[in-house]
Amino acid sequence: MAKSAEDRPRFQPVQTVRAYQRIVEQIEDALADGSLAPGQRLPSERELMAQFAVSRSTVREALRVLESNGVVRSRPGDPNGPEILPVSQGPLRKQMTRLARVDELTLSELIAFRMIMDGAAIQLASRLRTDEQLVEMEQTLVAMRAAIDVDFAAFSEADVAFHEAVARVSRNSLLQTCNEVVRGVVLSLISDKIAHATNSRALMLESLRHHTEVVEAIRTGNGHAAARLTRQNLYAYYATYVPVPERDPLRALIDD
Amino acid sequence: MAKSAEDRPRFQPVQTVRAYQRIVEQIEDALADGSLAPGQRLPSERELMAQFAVSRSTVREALRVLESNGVVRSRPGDPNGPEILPVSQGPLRKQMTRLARVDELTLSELIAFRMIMDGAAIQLASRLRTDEQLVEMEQTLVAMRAAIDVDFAAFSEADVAFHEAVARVSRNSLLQTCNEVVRGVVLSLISDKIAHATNSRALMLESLRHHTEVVEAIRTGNGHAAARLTRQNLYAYYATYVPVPERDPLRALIDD
DNA sequence: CACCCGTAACTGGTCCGACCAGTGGACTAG
DNA sequence: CTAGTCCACTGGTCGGACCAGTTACGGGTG
Repeated sequence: MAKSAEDRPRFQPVQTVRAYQRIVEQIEDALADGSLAPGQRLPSERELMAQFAVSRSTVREALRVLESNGVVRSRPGDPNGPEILPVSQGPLRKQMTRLARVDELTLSELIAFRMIMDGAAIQLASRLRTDEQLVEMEQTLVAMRAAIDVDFAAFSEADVAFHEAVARVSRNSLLQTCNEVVRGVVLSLISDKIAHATNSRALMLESLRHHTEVVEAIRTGNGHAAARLTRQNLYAYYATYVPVPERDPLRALIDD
Repeated sequence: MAKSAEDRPRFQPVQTVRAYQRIVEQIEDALADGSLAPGQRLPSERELMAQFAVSRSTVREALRVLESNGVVRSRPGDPNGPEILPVSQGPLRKQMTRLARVDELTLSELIAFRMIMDGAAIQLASRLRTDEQLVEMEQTLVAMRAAIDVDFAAFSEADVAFHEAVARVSRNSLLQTCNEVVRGVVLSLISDKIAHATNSRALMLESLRHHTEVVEAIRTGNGHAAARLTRQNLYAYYATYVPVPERDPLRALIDD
């Protein structure tokens, strides 16, 4: 029985669907229902244009869309045709980066976001880590210590390695991706300022000390303390670059 | 002075950059540095092909990529040319949905992410809220109560309104956007299951009770308690849909 | 028989020129 | 000053063409 609301037809606004769009849809549908799987190949452009009964330009526009969405990859000269790629977080990261870069975000918002994400990742890690993974994290601390004597870039790299290890332990790739994106954006905004800091060595030592405390908290399984330490660390590290009136939200994340 | 590591040039692996790709980059860069802003128009395809010194096919492929990324929109016949769109969470959501469909993102990860983000938003809100905003939030609770007697869709809508109010108070649009996207993806994954639940009224009442507790914690300014209540609420609401072995990370977020 | 190598078929990247339906602003008639 | 008409121009699609590069095949070599 049709419900009364469906008795009179509700007309949908007509939207012009362009030819290349329908090609994209067909290929994505085939991918969704499994009749097309990563690793398989698409027919060549000239054959697709025959199958879809459109010109090559139209086929190409569809392929460009699919390619920019990380669905396929075309290589010139490959007789096997375009390749269906396994789904990856790459495009998601691209979109997120665009959002973080263009959407008029304050440095304060970005850093608050990092404090939240990193804190949560640490908290998860302190509960889920194996002994083996704890050793891994401790080793990244050793690498950080060594990098201090090289230069700031090396230290920054070692720091990234630490956070990546944590993210891996936290078993949440979404957390990891968001964190990496935001860290990248924040760094691009203030890396020059940090690199030119006269007391960069002191900053690095301080940062290392904080990281060591965090790992200690992870060892004892005190997730809450580890998360708080992480947020405090980030605040201490970045707060100077945030205008004073915008620091309130950041402080709201550390005094609890 | 060049550092020793830079004495011998480090060659980068050469990657063929296709013409349409460089057009995309130029336009995205212009968008990133502000020389191109949403609402503005791009020159017509024929003029772009003159400016970039490429053929129209190449210009079009670039425009298709930008269009599929939600950056521009072309309408046939529009003498003003393609329109620069404001950044939207649509493409981000599309990518996330794609990942969730193939289990690259598990439901457990998504829900953990929601617990983290929502908890943090509540914590921020409890510190930053004005009395006026507190009243707003209390009013959304009234709306939720009323919606219970309508149906689940109405309740879900009222719930969204509550979370949006909280996000506004937390003054972090990145937090807000990420949360909205993930909420949408989660809902699209399990909304059918929830709608068919026999005890949906009980679920809604329980959810309302939890929300009321959270608002109470916000009123008293107890950010930590409010955040914990929020995470517990989400866990209670969603855990049944998460396979048992994947619940560990979720529990790690609530027992502290 | 196994292996190496040159070649030819075919691929994707790009360009050109063309046609069409539709839009929107300018221009004209009232 | 308004309302209606018209046309320049837009994007969507098509067909054909050329090029550089990859790959698989087959023939020559050990």
